Amino acid sequence: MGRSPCCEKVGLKKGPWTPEEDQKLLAYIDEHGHGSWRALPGKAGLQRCGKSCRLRWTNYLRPDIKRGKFTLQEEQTIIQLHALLGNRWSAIATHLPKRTDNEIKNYWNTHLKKRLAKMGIDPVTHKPKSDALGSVEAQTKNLANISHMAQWESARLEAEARLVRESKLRSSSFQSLLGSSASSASSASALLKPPQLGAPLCLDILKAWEGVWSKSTRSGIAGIGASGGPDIDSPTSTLSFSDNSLPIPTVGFGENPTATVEFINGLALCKEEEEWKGLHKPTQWLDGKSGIDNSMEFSTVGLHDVGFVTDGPSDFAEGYKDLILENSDDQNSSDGGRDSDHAEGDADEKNYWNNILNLVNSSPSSPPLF
DNA sequence: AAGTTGAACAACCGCCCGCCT
DNA sequence: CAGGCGGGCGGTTGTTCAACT
Repeated sequence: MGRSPCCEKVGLKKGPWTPEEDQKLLAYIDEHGHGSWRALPGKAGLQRCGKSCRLRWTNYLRPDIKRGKFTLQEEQTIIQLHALLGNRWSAIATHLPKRTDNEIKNYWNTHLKKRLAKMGIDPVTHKPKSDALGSVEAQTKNLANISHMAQWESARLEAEARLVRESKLRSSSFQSLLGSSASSASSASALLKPPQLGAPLCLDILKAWEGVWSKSTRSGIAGIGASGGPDIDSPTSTLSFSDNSLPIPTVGFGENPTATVEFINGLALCKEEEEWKGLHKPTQWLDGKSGIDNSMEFSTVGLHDVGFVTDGPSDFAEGYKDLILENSDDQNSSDGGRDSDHAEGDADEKNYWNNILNLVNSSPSSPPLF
């Protein structure tokens, strides 16, 4: 249908924001909430389009943004999630509290992507560039398994992201509502802070997963239903890779009601079944200590059902690690005479990747191969 | 010191989707 | 149901600055 531009482009300022503009935007939002972004620039006295204001706010000025260097843990999370989700930065961002999708995207493009490439790993597929998986049969099997895994993870993370988005939406509309009637700036500014969704709302899925994994490996995967958590049929047991209509599993969110996940032509669609009522409580989806969410076990069991981790979780990741290290060795040897600084750098890099791959190792989700 | 190159980051652009009328 | 609007998302470009020649 072709839409009109979000604002009249003529006469509007572009480019870097000045401190004065930031101040105006901050002051306005602090007092009134953002309300309609399109109307905001006029009301706030800014010669910018609403979209620009929104981006400036969400990517830079928002009070709940953490800036500065990414920690090792954050990097690990990004790499793992990117392997699962691809370039879905907003979904990835939901797992990195206080980081914006834009920041993560930039960090990926300028740092992580290059580093992976340097290590001989395709940053798009997370596959070693010289595919060392071996036989066609093995590759086909892995592809099928991974594709299934991807669907599961995609669905789960999508559902999480959706809930986070929704909670943000609710908080902001609540703000707007109050912004119009609030008499004091302080009360409005208190409302500006998003509801404390627990630390963080969607919790660290990777840690949780790790917890589930170690627990299930300790007690024996086959005994999950019998010994530990609820006995759930694995959705994957009925999985057919030639069929697009996959079983409809349920994704639980702690105290929250469930979201239904449908797979349609390989895309995961999530439907909430009930309103989310736990917005103001610290809510955890998965907690390695207090309980294991069913969907987690779904995933874990599912992976075994399709034979992905039948030989234990470490085999593939070991191979992956070896491959990377080998690759790195190759680079060393092919480089000829490299000085000791480089050697030290390589050692650091190996440690770095060991860290990441060890983490990968402990998670059934990890083989990042699609 | 001046020019060049490349890394890092901020911001923009175009497309898409959901909601509303 | 179609069209318009607000907003989100991912890709890309622009800007700045430090390192290098």
